[in-house]
Amino acid sequence: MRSRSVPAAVAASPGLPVDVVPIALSVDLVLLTVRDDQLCVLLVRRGIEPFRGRWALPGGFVRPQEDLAEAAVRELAEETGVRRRPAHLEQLATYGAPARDPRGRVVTVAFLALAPLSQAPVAGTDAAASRWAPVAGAGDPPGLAFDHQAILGDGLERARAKFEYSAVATAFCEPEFTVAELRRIYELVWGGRLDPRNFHRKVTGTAGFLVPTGRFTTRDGGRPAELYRRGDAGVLHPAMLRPTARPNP
Amino acid sequence: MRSRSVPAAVAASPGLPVDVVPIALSVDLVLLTVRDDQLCVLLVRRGIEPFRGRWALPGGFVRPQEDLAEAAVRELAEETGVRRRPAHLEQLATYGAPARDPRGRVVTVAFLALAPLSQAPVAGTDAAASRWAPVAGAGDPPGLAFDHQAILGDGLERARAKFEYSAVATAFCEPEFTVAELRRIYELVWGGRLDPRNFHRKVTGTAGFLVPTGRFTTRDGGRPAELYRRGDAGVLHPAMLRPTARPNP
DNA sequence: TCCCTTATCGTCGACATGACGATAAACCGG
DNA sequence: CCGGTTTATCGTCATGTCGACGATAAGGGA
Repeated sequence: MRSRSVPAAVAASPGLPVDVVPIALSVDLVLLTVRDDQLCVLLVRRGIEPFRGRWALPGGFVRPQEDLAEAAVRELAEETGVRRRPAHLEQLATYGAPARDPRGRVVTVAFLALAPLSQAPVAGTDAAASRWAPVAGAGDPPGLAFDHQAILGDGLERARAKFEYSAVATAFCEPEFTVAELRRIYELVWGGRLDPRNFHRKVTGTAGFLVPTGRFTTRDGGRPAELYRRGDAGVLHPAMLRPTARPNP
Repeated sequence: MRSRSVPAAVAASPGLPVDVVPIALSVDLVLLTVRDDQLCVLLVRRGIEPFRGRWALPGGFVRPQEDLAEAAVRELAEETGVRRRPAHLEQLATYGAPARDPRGRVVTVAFLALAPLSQAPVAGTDAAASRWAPVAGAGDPPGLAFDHQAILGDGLERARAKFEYSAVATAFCEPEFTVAELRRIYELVWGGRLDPRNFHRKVTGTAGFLVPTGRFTTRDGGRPAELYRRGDAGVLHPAMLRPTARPNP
């Protein structure tokens, strides 16, 4: 049952059993940012078959001596000109359905990245084009290439869930930001409104979430708001639950 | 920068660019169960180099037409005789450090599985040996093969975290179980004691967590305890936080 | 029967939360 | 200069959950 006459020439490596079938491994990125008061995802237009001309998540094949996260950052730079490491980068999941790529067996490791727009201005070099697409309606009529629509959905759900119990939302913010700006991020990611007073109480009352700078700004109009920086808190105790996630009443 | 003289003979597939370097892809399992009042992980002893004789997580290479979860279940059956699909199976993470396998580039997709002992009795057929190792001190002096110690650690942390906001703990239980048995599971996974009265209030008060059967048992001694089945609740609202996860005081 | 063990129910105070009122401090148009 | 608008921030209050722990129920064993 084990050996199934795979030519030794395609064995992945001399040290491995000859019946090990090599697989192409790629990385794909769900890079999110906030732009024009909308949650946006970075897409690239495919310049080659398959799915030529369709929009897809940025990504590419892993090189022989490259770690996975490293490959993700490199592809991001190559395809979009985004050079700086995103403020937040984490592995999302690995997608390996046998038929997900018509060219052959390609398994992809998806990453979720969050960055403020200023860190990711977008200037593609490799792909035919790249753009920020509002996540509502990303890849609308034809859908994204491959299974990227599903990957995007999983990435969004991961981001929404992580907003509840962690402080990653600050990854979307500039170094200094107001409570209202952070609240707007939450509202865009979760969809819906949050009470400004309760939100303010929560984020300023959670140790390590925000660090006050003592300086103020009026860039949002109205009374001057204090500027904060990210704190060092990774997780929130207790969590901030999204209003929609209330199955009881 | 792109093509780096990789022989076309090793291209992963005819349809892919010739500079795509094929990689060996494996799956590994962190299969947990509760046995003799201990949280245990299934380990197999390696029969071949590298790490011959060392304990490792069960796993193996992905076949050409096989989905990832499918490969995980198959390897579990082949290596340990565990035929039934575990009560809970989820993707954990993918590990791809370039030097994690001395034989060459092998990337592994790790899965986390939970099962009651009755579903996974262990009777190895392929590996030299397999056993249930208490997670406290699994692979003690030499450590596990490859980076499996780190994978096990990540799996345990994932399980601990998931116990807080989901009902997966019932995956360790027989079809019918008492509140005390479920509480013991939590105590073993989290390490530490839980108040029986508060735990009872929490799990019986959370809609969809437990379904009472109306029948009772005295197998734990003392006053008869009601038997329950798993409910259909996937997530818990609000979460049940582990006592140690309290950074405030 | 007394005691021991475990199950289950209740009570109480601390605390987080949602709803929402009130005040503060900038801006703008007149 | 002044009132109106906008946004920020602080408070209040009812509700719900949680941790600590007392009390009672219902078996088994000596």
